[in-house]
Amino acid sequence: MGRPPCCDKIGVKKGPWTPEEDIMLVTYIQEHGPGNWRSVPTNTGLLRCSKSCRLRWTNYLRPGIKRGSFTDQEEKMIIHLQALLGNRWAAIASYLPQRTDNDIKNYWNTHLKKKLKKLQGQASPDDDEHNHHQQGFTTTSQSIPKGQWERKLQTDIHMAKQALYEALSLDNQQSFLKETTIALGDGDDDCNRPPHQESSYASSTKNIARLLDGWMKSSPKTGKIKAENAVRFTNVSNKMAATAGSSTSEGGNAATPECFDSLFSFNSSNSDVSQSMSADENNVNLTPETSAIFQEESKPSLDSNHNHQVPIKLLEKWLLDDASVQGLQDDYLMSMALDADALF
DNA sequence: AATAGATTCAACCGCTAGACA
DNA sequence: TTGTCTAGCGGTTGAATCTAT
Repeated sequence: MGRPPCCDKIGVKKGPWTPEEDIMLVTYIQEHGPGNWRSVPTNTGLLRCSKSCRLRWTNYLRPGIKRGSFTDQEEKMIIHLQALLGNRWAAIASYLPQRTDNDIKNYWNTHLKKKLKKLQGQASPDDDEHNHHQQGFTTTSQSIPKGQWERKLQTDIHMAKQALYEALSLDNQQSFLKETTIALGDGDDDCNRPPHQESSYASSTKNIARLLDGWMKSSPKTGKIKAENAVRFTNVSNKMAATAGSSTSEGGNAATPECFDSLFSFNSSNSDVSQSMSADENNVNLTPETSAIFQEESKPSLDSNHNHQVPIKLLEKWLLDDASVQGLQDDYLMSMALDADALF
């Protein structure tokens, strides 16, 4: 039996998204909000399957996505969370609010595996995860007698806790806070960052801007249409920028990167990303649906009051017992906008 | 400057869980 | 209870880009 793949239909486009498509999708979502992806292709006229639209939105266009280099802290978090949770990238991503699971997965596969390999010596890349688990935490080998299995499991749990604790008790808390502040747009912009942080916050608009930039240059043929779309997109972007905050007021030029920068950029005055996108305070032109997007949809853990609770609860059981005894870094957790109440 | 090999990452595929009729 | 549909997840792929020679 089995359902046919959603993208098997003839005429469904695959491959990289064009700026035009991005604009269509963003425009549609701005007006209608995400969700009901099935209807998106028909309503937008996009020759993409619903799945592709959803992925494009969640992995690339969605507001609040942090792109570029991972910080040391993020790296640590990923390593330890991977050890703790395994390849549950979505779960891991919920602890790194501005990263997508896809990004984390890619980063793990391309950077961290190698790094761990280096650190661990001669293990082959394919064995890295296994080794990582084995070295970091004892594994439940089949050879372990049943009686010992539970003790081993307890050891694993303990070590997992330890690992998380280590990950959380950052040796450089300040730098994390600093980076967090930067990442959240504390009046700084990309230009002022060290090279390795060069794209801390390449917002989705930046991505689109980048695409558009090349796009406008590359094919003059369709310039008129492109320009129209760009203008249309700019209108949308201005709306959304207004929603995002007031720090991006200079964006007035249609189809300029600066303008697009403002689309999803985050207001420096708000330490919480989701706040800056919140419809409550800043909403000017958004539809109710769209307002809801940025509060709820953009990414589960963007909302410190609600969305951290779920992942935190996953760890709650692990940590609850002796976190307080160990003096788990409440401050750090707070700084991550984790809901302390959910923890303790 | 040209080429090959390595790396990166956006996008796709297939599977599963949950909602719903 | 069963079947269908959708959203979401993790694994994989391959084009684009980078780096070394």
